[in-house]
Amino acid sequence: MSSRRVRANPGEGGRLREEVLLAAERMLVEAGTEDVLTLRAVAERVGVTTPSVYRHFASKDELVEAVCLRAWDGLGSRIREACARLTDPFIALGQCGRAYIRFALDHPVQYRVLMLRRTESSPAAEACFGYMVDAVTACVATGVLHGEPRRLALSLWSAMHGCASLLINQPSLPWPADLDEFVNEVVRMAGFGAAVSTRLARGRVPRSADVTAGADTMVNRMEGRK
Amino acid sequence: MSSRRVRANPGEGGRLREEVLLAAERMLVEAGTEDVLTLRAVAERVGVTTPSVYRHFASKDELVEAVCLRAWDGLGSRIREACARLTDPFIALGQCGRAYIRFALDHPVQYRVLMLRRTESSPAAEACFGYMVDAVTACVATGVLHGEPRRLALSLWSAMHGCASLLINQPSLPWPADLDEFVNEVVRMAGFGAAVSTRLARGRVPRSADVTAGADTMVNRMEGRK
DNA sequence: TGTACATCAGTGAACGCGCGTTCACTGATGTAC
DNA sequence: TGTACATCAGTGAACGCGCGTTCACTGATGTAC
Repeated sequence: MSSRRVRANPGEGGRLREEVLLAAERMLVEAGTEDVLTLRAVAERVGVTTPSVYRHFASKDELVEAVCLRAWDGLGSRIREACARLTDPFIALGQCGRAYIRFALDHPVQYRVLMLRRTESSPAAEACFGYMVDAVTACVATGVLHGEPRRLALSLWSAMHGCASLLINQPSLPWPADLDEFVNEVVRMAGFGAAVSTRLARGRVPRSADVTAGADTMVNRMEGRK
Repeated sequence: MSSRRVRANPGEGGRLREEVLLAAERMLVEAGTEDVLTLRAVAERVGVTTPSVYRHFASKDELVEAVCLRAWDGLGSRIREACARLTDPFIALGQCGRAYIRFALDHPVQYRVLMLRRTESSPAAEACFGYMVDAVTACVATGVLHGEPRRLALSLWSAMHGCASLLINQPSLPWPADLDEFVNEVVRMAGFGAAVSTRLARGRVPRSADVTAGADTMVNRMEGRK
């Protein structure tokens, strides 16, 4: 097609690698599914023959993983931005959760490929987990949450991940129109739930009446109504 | 291989259908991945030629979906059993969540195929959602939760689904040894979180100190310590 | 300044595989007369 | 009771496809002399 492609000089072979990653990423976003990522299609999009890709990626899987992992570059800075100038760790935890879900929704295909397939060891998941642990650790330090941060992080992360996963894969569910507010609700649910349940004796599940009274009291207190 | 197979008489063609489903289900469970499900492999396992499968399933996709949907037959009765003789809707909600996650962990491949792929319309997801809505509706009726049940169900379900999803697909994460107790924690987190956050003014996120004081009060109250 | 050479990014053609799917068929069975 | 026939569960062989991958190659470039 566009035979305008100029061959890279010796030493700058990395250029094609970059072009391949970029093309594959665009294809992913346009198609909304990873099924379009065949070596042939990617190579054609770049304007190069199929075997050329092998000079830069050992296999198709390596290419796909590299493409999807690119999105993760943005996660860390997003979370950092969301929490910048926040001194309250509980509020920061909430912002972290929101940023996480929005990140997933902004990169649905990459999120599906890296987080919703079985992997024995996933750098993407480890990165996500790490951010969660950091945010939780700060909350444990100030006493708003109790317990082992890693364990807590897995609980809280479950809520964020589940929300993102359902939104991405089950669009036919009756999702609220005000998605932002819904995401907020999920994040708040997880945060308050963690605050309460980590203070509760192990395995204890109070009756409805006690939960009702307790929650009323907690909300009154939090909203300053005594 | 085993040429003992007796051909079904006219009228009882449904027998092979059943055998195919059973064989495919076993292969799924044994392999732990849906990749082993090829028409050839399934047919061979049953002791039949490949085209025979087409007499009972229009396509491979239809077969796979039918196989995985079989697991869902058990979900409803599991949840019903878990909540039997429970009059307290909040406790029942928790039991429902537990049963849900355990169901997912007992059928990891089926759960992955039906819940962790993108689908425009998924009977499996609708069933899960329905159970959640029922459990939540009862809680709203007694006032332990406030708000629109479907919306609430999506939040709570996110936590359960995320927990199941991470456990199934990311086994390399540092999961607690006492998985049962961890699942309990996730369920309690979601439940208490929902009780609290549905009472809170929209968008409100209190500061750490208020959350700490509020949660302490709520737990004291719930545990009867006044 | 000119020439031989090494480098290496990218090519062209093909391999081989396993897959889903199709199609004309076979042959055991129950049934109608 | 015996025979012709319709039914239909399952067969055998093959098609065609698109895929990931391999391999010997080409030819423009920068460099050494």
